[in-house]
Amino acid sequence: MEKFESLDPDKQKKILDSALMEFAEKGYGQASTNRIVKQAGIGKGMLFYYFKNKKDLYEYLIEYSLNFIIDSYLSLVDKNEADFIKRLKGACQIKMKAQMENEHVFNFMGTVMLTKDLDLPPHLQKRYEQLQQQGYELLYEGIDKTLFRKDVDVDKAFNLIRWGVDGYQQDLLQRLQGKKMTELDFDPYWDEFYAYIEILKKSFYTT
Amino acid sequence: MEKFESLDPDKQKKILDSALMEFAEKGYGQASTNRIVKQAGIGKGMLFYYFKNKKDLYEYLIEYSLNFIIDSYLSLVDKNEADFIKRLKGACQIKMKAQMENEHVFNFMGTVMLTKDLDLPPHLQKRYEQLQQQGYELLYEGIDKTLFRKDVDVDKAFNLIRWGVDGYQQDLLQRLQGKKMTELDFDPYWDEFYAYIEILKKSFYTT
DNA sequence: CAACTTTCGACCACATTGGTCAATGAATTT
DNA sequence: AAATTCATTGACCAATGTGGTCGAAAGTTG
Repeated sequence: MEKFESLDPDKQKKILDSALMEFAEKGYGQASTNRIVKQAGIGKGMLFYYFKNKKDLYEYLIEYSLNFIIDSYLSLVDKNEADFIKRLKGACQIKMKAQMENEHVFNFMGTVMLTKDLDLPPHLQKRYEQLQQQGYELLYEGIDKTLFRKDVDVDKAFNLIRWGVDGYQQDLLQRLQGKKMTELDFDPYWDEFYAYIEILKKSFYTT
Repeated sequence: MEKFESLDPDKQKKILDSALMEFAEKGYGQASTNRIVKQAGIGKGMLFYYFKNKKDLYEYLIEYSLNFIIDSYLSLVDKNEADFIKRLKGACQIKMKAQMENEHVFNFMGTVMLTKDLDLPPHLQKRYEQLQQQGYELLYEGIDKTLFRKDVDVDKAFNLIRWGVDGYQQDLLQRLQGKKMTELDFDPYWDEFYAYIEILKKSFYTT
């Protein structure tokens, strides 16, 4: 492991990316170390020189991803912002920035969360639950409910706003499929996004 | 193929379900005929007695699913209903009924649509595009746009409503994970759903 | 009985799996 | 320069799994 971490960062990144992608799209069981090394452009031996086996690599990736997501996303969201929509908006910006910096981590964590085809060692399990906890707080802690219209159930409005934001993200991802994230001007998409945000405000907040 | 279709319907269903599930969660390439026959409770030989090979089976499933989805869902939606929300509500009811009748078809078609790891023979390709076309019309054809608030972009409102409905469905599916679809009272969930619908109406329609 | 249809699972050649290791080249130390 | 350590490779391994076949048994029909 120290072996791996004292490696040329570019090579590290290439290996991490390759492994993250493989595990993300095949899950732990069906992921192939052969494909990982091929994609990473290293010999088979090196992978098992850096990590003692497949599971070790997988757990390293989880720890790495947890750290990244918490440090570059969750912990940066302003939880003193009591306006739900504003907080969500801020969170999206931060998340997007993090995603540009490290494209595959979120995909990987996504499939880890919903396939869980391997039980984690306790210390990772703990950090993983921490992440879920932080994700929950991000959405529900310290929100000013008086901003919402009086004539709709606040929790339902919550969800509709959430689903709206998620839906847009999902839709955008689909439309941008294949495009290179770099060399791409996001401004028009941000504008579009803000337009949706305004509609949500207009629809679910008191006027 | 005629062999398969002149089979005891219960056995047919068991084989279809098994295959639909396997392909749905592994995709064409990673799906295993061994697992399919085991899950279906038949000998290996039978699968290749009914279908000449894996691809043949896969294409049969696609045709079967296309037929089912069109006949028991898309073609039943009332496209004369000009009220977007009402139409969507009706569509959900019909879809749910269809889904109860044939749990795995929609999952299967879902992964087929977004993985497309095999190109279809022309006649299936054509029917497949037909399906997409009908899905599109279901949402966008003959909608009365005057029902929407004047101060929001109609297309964006469209999408937000769609994402809301999809979001609820997704959320419900998660909450009901593991529960047996049969022996389950859906009424409270329908009520909840209608409550969301009412909120959407209140938020995006003219008052 | 014979003729025919279903059904099975052992079996095939082949591909892929996670993981090893002897060999080799590159640095570094002596 | 020699010796030692480190980094790197890919051929190789046993094990497992692949799609697909086939001979034989079991059922069915006449």
